[in-house]
Amino acid sequence: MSLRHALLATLTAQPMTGYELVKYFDGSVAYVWSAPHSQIYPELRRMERDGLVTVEVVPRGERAEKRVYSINEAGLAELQRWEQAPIPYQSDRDPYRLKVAHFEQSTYEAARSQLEAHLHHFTRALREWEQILADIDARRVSLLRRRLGQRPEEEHEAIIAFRKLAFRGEVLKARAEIAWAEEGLAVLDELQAKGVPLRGEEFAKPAGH
Amino acid sequence: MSLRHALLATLTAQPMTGYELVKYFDGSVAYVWSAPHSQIYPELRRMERDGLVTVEVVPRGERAEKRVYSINEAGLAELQRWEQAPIPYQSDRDPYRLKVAHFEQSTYEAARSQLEAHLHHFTRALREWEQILADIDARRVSLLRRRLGQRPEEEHEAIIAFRKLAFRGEVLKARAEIAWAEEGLAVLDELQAKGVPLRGEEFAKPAGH
DNA sequence: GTAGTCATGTAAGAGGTTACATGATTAG
DNA sequence: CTAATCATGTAACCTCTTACATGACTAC
Repeated sequence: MSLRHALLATLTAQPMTGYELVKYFDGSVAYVWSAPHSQIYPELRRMERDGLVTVEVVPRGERAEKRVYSINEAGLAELQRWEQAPIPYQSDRDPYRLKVAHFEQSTYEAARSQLEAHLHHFTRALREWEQILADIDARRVSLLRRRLGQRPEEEHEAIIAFRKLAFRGEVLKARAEIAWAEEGLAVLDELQAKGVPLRGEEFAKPAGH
Repeated sequence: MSLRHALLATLTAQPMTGYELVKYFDGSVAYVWSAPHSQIYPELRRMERDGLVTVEVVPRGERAEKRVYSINEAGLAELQRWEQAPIPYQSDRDPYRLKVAHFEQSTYEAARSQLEAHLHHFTRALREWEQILADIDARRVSLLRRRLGQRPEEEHEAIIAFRKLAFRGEVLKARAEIAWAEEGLAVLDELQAKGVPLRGEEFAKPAGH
């Protein structure tokens, strides 16, 4: 139930509409958690039903309305309960590892292409996470500024430190994935230089001789 | 549809029953992919229906039977097609990052406890992955030996190299997570030494003053 | 007027978790 | 005889993805 807690945590900064929350969770640079609007709107309704958020229906123009959600005491208690409960570890599935483990069924070209995409993805991600770290340091993140404005000065250092720590984790992970992809490309180069055949090459050229 | 391809890839080593596949995918040390038997049995039936595997029903004792699955040509073609198709990247959700990002809602004790669990989990995982790497090098993995026995000598080097590369990725990832958890624990120590308050402390002791 | 943004939903389906359920075989 | 292992399923539920759907407001 992490989506619920991601929403609650975001609402501690300020009351927001579903639409505003969607923008935070839907963006290409999703902040720590991502979700499409088809997940967010129903979840907000369920949170309302469960008494974790309070809704204010605000008119917008002549005919339209919007629903502004605020976290309430029960919601804050639930967020803190979740924060203090241990999250159990279970094996996660990584389709990239699975694919690489059986690259002998692929071709050098396709294998290289996948690893290059991996490299590209995490290189880009690394730049983004590092930019976010810099933005946090410079207090350029508007939601963070609003959150700080709500809390006493003495808590600010912790809020900043934990937000940075989370992105720092993504930075370390991105660097590990980059190093891995580079190792993988080196492995491919070496095998190909030795002339080691891959089984996928046959399939790749069904019209070949 | 990675489960399907994980099953197909495993079956390239040798024909197996659902039960044997369950053991490979259900173990605490799941090899690159994991799945419970409730997922594996129905998927094998679907793969049979789709003509990717061939089944031999073998009697077992007097009354019982078992179903031995073999990958066939269509299955191998599908595996190779999947291997050569790019897997798109999408943002993944990490509940540990989310939790850490909002540690100010927790307590020093609970926060430390989560990071220690993180450290413990990935330290253990690291040992396991390194053990597997050593086992592969020493050809102590029975399924791998059988797989090699099926393929010409010239392909062996690639099969070994890719299997190791996959686990090497897990090793690098585990090291990154360990480094992150250690950084996190250091952050907690520093904040606590400075007396920075966390908001969860109030909630943690509702009977307190 | 019209394009872009604001705003909020529903529905089908895939994939995964947990629990329920059953029964034969084998080793002690 | 009894416990462990072999063997194979189903069902309910949750999460997430993708697609379908609608309409008001605002700036040009």
